[in-house]
Amino acid sequence: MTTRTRFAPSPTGFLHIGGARTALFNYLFAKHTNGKFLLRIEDTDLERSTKEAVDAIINGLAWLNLNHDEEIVFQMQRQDKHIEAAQELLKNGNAYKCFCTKEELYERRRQAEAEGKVYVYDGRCRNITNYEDYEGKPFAIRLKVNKEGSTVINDLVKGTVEVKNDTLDDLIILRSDNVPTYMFAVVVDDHDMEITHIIRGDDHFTNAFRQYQIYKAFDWKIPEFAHLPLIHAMDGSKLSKRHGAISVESYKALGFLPEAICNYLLKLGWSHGDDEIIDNEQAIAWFDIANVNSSPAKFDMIKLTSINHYYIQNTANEKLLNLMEDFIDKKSSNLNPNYQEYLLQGLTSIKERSKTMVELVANSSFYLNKPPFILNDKAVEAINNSRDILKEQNQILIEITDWTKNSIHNAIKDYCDKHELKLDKAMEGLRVALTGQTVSASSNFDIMAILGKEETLKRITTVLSS
RNA sequence: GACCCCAUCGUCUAGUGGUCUAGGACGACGCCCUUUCACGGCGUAAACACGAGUUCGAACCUCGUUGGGGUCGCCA
Repeated sequence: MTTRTRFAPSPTGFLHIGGARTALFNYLFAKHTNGKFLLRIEDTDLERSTKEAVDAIINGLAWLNLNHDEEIVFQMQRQDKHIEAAQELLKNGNAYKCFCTKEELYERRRQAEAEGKVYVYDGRCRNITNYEDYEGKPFAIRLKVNKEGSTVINDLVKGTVEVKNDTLDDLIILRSDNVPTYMFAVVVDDHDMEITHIIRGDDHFTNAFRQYQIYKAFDWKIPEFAHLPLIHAMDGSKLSKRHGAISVESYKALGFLPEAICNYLLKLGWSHGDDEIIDNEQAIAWFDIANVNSSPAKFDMIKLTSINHYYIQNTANEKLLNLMEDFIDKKSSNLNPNYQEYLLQGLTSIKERSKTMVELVANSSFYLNKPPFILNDKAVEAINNSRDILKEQNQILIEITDWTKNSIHNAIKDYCDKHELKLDKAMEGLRVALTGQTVSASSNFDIMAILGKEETLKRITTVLSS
């Protein structure tokens, strides 16, 4: 039997980092077992579901390279199936019509709360026999849960867990407007989609017991369950907007690479010995639910950043340049027309010290922009301190015919020796002339070689005339 | 509150009864490299929540305590 997993988000917001990890694990497990990874959009919450959210989820998954197999299933398009299934349970006696209104239920719950109790539906509509009295009244359909005994779930990550059936209530499976509830649609759809492994967040764990009851009511085969521990914020609380970036999209904007995010997310709750860097291919080969940790983990941006740094350093310049284009302001009048040519070479050293794409772009500013650069106070001071040196260096550079990193280096070194100048002193002004900054992300000899003689001299004279 | 889950350095984790005076990574700190900032290299500090029990032996098994988390909707 081929395995089939699914990622089933509700389109009520962006794809968040927790969802991304759930999708990742589903994807990895499916690929590892040579199975299929499906996507289902759970849009039965008519009020909160939006088209934008659907797009955000699809785009987010595509960006992360978690490509699904088969057609996307939209839950609302399967409404007829759900209604049919609910009717079936009504017929076989495992469900019943409930005429309690939303308002009545709300009131009862509120009252119970006021008394410090928790309201669970008391099953009062279970035993209605005089249906003619309710003719024409709207009703929801509830599952008739067997209160005897207990339900045992053998979760692939949590192990065997037993819950007494009397703690389960008669949940609604079909609302009075004929829209299925999440709890019901999930089971019907997972069954129809022939899902073999349900891998999802731990927040759904208690649902598993109720869904188990639905499977039983149909006498359907129960799939395997694997509930992933939740991701918490650094303060231990649930990851939420107040902790800053949470959507996959925001991580993209922050300059993280999808490979780095997947690698980090994979390591958060799953491990393969001491291995830290695990690419997609390796992850597929190694992934195993048995190695999923059962304890929740905290989301650590610093560690993500460090992994991102690794991936940036190990990405080819051509590809990096391509990715950078999204972060570059193409309309800027300062954009240097030669920036691509410079970057193809210059990125080699810049990427070593850039942990995010945003940093990479910032550190590349002197390749991206044309002089004159805007100088800060320190830079102005450095120029003023070394005007004379800069003039002399300009002369020396003019005379270099063989414009390479080494020849430039040698020429400057000779100059230093002759004037008994320390190299750092000699480079102070030059660095500002070349980059506009007092610290630069690359060796200045490298920069001059990449910029070429003409551009180098132009930058020196530009700063000299300021 | 009820039900359920979880517990190794600050963080992610290795560890499945002896190989653990507990290993790796990130972060921190120090040193080296270096024209600065970085990168890189080397090194240091840093943990089995607590209490019982089982056992010749417990980070690993059991129970309890404490702490954290999840769920209790005609939301998903």
